[in-house]
Amino acid sequence: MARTTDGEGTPVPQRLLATATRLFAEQGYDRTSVQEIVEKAGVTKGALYHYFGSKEDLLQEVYARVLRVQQERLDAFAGSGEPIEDRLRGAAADVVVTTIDNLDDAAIFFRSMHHLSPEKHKQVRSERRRYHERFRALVEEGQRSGVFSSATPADLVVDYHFGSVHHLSTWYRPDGPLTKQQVADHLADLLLRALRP
Amino acid sequence: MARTTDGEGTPVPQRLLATATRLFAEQGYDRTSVQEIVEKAGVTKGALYHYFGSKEDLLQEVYARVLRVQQERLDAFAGSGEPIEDRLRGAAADVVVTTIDNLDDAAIFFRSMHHLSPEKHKQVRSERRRYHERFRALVEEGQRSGVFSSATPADLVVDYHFGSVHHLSTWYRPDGPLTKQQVADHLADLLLRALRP
Amino acid sequence: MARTTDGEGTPVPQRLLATATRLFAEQGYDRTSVQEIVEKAGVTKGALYHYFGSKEDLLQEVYARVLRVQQERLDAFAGSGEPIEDRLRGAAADVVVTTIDNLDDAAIFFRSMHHLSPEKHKQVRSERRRYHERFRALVEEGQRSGVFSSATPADLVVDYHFGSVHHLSTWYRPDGPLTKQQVADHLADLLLRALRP
Amino acid sequence: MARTTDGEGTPVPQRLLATATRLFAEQGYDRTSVQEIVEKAGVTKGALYHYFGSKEDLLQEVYARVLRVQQERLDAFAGSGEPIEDRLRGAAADVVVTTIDNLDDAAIFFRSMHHLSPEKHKQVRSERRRYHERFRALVEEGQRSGVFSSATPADLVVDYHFGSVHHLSTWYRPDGPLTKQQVADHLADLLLRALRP
DNA sequence: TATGAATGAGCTTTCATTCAT
DNA sequence: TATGAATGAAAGCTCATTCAT
Repeated sequence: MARTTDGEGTPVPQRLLATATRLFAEQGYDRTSVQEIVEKAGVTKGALYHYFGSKEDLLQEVYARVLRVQQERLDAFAGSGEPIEDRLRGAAADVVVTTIDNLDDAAIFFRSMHHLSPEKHKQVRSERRRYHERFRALVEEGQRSGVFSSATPADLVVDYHFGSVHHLSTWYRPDGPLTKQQVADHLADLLLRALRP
Repeated sequence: MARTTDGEGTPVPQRLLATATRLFAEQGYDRTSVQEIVEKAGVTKGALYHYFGSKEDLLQEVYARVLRVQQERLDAFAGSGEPIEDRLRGAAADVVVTTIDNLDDAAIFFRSMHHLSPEKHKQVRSERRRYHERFRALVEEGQRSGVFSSATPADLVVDYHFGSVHHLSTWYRPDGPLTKQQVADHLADLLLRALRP
Repeated sequence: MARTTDGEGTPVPQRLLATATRLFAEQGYDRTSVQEIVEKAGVTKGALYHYFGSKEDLLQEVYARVLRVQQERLDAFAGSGEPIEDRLRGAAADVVVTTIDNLDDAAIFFRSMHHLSPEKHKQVRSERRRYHERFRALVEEGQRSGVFSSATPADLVVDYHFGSVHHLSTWYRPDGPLTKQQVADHLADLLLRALRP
Repeated sequence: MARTTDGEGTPVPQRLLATATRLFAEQGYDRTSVQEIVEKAGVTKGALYHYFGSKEDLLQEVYARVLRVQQERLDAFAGSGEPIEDRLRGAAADVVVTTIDNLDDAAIFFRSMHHLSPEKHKQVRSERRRYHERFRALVEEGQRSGVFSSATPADLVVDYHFGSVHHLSTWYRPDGPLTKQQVADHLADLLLRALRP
């Protein structure tokens, strides 16, 4: 009996995660009650606590998903055999597109990280740092080979770019004048232009 | 006897505002209880509600202060008679220094805005937009006169830069390798380099 | 094991309602704290809010119960085939007995109605008006058929009687010289005597 | 310098009492805050506490005023040399008119009495009883002389009438179909008719 | 696998009153 | 006479979590 009525086709855990993600993004983690999540997901509190140990676990799942996807995509771009300029441009644009595709995740990511318990917080930050370092490695590679200017420390360059990515959830609107691909190309272009020797 | 006995000489409202700012930045607005604020400020709850109508009013005061300062500083830079390149560079670096000088305010600004009631939220966003537009006008002026490249819409350029400013509270540490002035110069430089024709 | 361990065998919601009714009658709605209700009922605040949406909901429940009972009893008397004089006397005496049987409810009814939110207040008043109109119809029937004097508008007659019913909770004491049935007979008698042509 | 601007001509204590009376009647004693009273009266809290020892004192003043007036008026009617029938009818009608003239006082009187401290409550009740007894004496005088029926104990008769007086604030509207004098005559008439032998 | 009653600590806010000036 | 800052207790309500079934 494969049901599709009322979103009940999706398994309970996924449904909970999707609902929680949306609500966390819309209202913030603290403003979203467990009661609200289960009501909107059409299940009961007992069910939620059957699948997730706590409200915080839901939040961490969101992070885990985001981190996994971003790491994989960056690895793909960084590992291609193309010239460094193309690899950096590709990665820089891709993280914009992916972020726009998951604006909710992004909003949560940058706004609610401090709601995690210290240990989980530390773990997420360390994974995030790994991602950041791999990105920085691309910049440094270009600087060493003289393709990029070395006027600015690579660290700062990366933070400059990720600042703008972080900022997307604040201003990007799907019905705005630019498609996500256009935004991505523009932002990647700004990065590359700033790095011209 | 010009000072009250308990702890500080600073007047109660200021003391409350300073304490609240620090706590909001450290723990987030929702995670900070009124009880905690008054305890750390060394007053009672009644005193807080004597001066501020609600917890939210404290948050709004933080915003009002930040917006006022930033608007004034930008006006000073934009209105100087210098060449457009210098005016934009000056303003871009100054907002970085000012932000670092008030990292707590900045952290609150970008993380807690959505905790304001809809009407106050709207008001802050509209003041913020005015600031953004004045900044954009500088970029457009340079683009029109050919000093800056027109490859990227001015809007996007401004969001790119403010993304990095916004991001500062995430990574900047006073005891890091770079002084705030060095960071400011680097970030302004990245902006100007990206705008080279 | 058909009973819970703590104190009473009665289900929690009923226990809460009974306790609240008694306290509201004794001290008034505003003077009765939720804390006091749950303590006297032997449950926790969380339990109360599990069953009732708010303190006001408890009050409305009291009203709903009273209105239902009174309406039913009046219908029974009004619908009997007896002469109008007997029907009015029966109803007039019965409302006195019922009121004395539930003096707490009555005290709350007339003293705390204005504590309800406007919409609930309106709803209770409209149900109350229906009851009042059915009673008035009895008086009018007797006036039309000449059994009762028409010197006084039926409306006023009804208010005159219900004023005394309302007043019962102020002076009636179970250990006083008159039984509730005697009081009821006397008050009904006064009404009928006043209506003699 | 006799001011009349802005209601400031009236002395502060009177202004406070009038404002408090209105607010107590409209919202109930507990729902009316001292802050609200002083704001609406155009003075400060310090001023209120200069003239009145506490919020409760304001309430007691309302009672004192009502009791004094009613007692005086009843004495006047009872002491006239007229036939008992006319004296009772006069007093019964007069209490209705006076009550309608001060509906706010009446509403407070019957609704907020239990907000007084036990000792003040007791004092008010005892004064109220004196009033009640003087009224009852009129009924008994008529019963002894055979002008009124003795079918109903005089006590009950008095409660019957005062129940309707008490009830006035619930239903009487100045813009209704009957003038206060008409209502008073009708209610006195009902009482006298019920007492016909 | 799921329910939902119940907990208990914590939240923001209100308020009558006091007191130095 | 009057001010208004400050107090401190108590109010109504929310919520993540547990647990017997």
